[in-house]
Amino acid sequence: MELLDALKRGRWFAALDPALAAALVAAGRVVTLGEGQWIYSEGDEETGLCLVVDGVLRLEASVGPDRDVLIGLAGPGQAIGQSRRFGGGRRIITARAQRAARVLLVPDAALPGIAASIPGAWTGIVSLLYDQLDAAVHGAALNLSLTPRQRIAIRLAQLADARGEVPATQADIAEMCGLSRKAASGHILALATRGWVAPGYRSLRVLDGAALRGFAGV
Amino acid sequence: MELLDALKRGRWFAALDPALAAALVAAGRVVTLGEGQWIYSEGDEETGLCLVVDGVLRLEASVGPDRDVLIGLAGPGQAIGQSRRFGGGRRIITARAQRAARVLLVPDAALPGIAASIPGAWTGIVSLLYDQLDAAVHGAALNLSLTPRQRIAIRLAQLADARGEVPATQADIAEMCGLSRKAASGHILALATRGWVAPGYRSLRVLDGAALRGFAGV
DNA sequence: CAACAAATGCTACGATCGTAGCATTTGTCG
DNA sequence: CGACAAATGCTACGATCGTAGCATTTGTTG
Repeated sequence: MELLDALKRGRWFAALDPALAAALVAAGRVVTLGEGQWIYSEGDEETGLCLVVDGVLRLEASVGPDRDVLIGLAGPGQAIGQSRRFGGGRRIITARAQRAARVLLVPDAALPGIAASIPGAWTGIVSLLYDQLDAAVHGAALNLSLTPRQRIAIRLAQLADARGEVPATQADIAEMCGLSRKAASGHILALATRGWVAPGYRSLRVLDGAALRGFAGV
Repeated sequence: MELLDALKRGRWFAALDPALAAALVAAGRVVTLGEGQWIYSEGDEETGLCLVVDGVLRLEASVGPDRDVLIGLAGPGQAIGQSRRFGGGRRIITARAQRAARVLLVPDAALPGIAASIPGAWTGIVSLLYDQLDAAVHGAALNLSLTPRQRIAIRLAQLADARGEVPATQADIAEMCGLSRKAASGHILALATRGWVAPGYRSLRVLDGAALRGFAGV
């Protein structure tokens, strides 16, 4: 199926037990999102797994009662867990479409049923959470220890897709790195003069991801 | 048991199914750590759940091949998952004793066995991971969006124990907030002049946690 | 009591950031 | 083609940070 191929672009999904992968696809439904649309509309308490089939999602965390911060982007194949069923409390992240996107939503309610029929299903779920925890902790550590320019460099390397395109504006990049748009723009131009990135209007191409990571001292 | 009472100081453990809590205690072993000692000695591949009974642990994330960053502290009752069994790859965080500590270590290998006999065990494990993911994401978002002084304020409020004592030096606090020790020290003194904290040699007492959170805009 | 290590307070300098605002370019929609 | 919105580039200023180093205080150890 075309859906499976799209999802297998993600590391986690590709490494999953095929039976579990099929069960998730069978239990989920594909939703098409317009630009700016939230995954779960307001007041919708439904939560669960979300797998990006196509497009890009903005992942935002709430800071205070009326403020959100962009903390990352999710492209095709990436999975995000949004469950509150076990956690209780506020939603960890909210996701909305950066541009038109299709996602596969698997409600939490389907998970116990899947786990009952497929041994090792919980291991797969836990593995996803570990991946996300690792990414969050490591990203936080990078933000704490790197200089602003290094943060920009490593972020661009992370955000680039297979073709090197970064699906974010400079304002988005600035927000993810905790800088003003002006400061971020300056650093991007500095990286461009070294030939590592090629900025343009509504486009930013990473030419040398290894150099960016090296500059950040990984 | 005295052990159970100590562990129940943590939100996650206290909310756990008593049967699961008992099983975890039965499957784990209590280890006493001297100051500075790693939880798992070098080269030790064993991983699992770690529950702090007494003392304080330093939680560090690796940034690059030979650099670690302090990202948080764990006090009595707090649980941390260190599993690599499902995640594969580098360890998410490394933990060492900030001062003499006792911890309960539950090896990952014991988890499937516990899950087989106690329904809902996986839900408890997943719930812990969600708590940790939430803390990591939210903390990262705070670091991205707050000013340095606000970061210091919210960190102090988070780190304070029941008596208001913050078990960290100013150098530790600076590292957790991504500042130099000098800058962090200045902000702490500024917060002290408002009467919200009382710094001393090797001690820092939070006098008004609500004011600190309010200053940070939560 | 004396020596030592650890933690805190402080100085000067250069570099960088944030705010606030505006001009320019680019793409889109009528 | 023209109007509009979005994104990028840029200016000036004040405020803050980081580096590097040293002095002082505190607690511990001999």
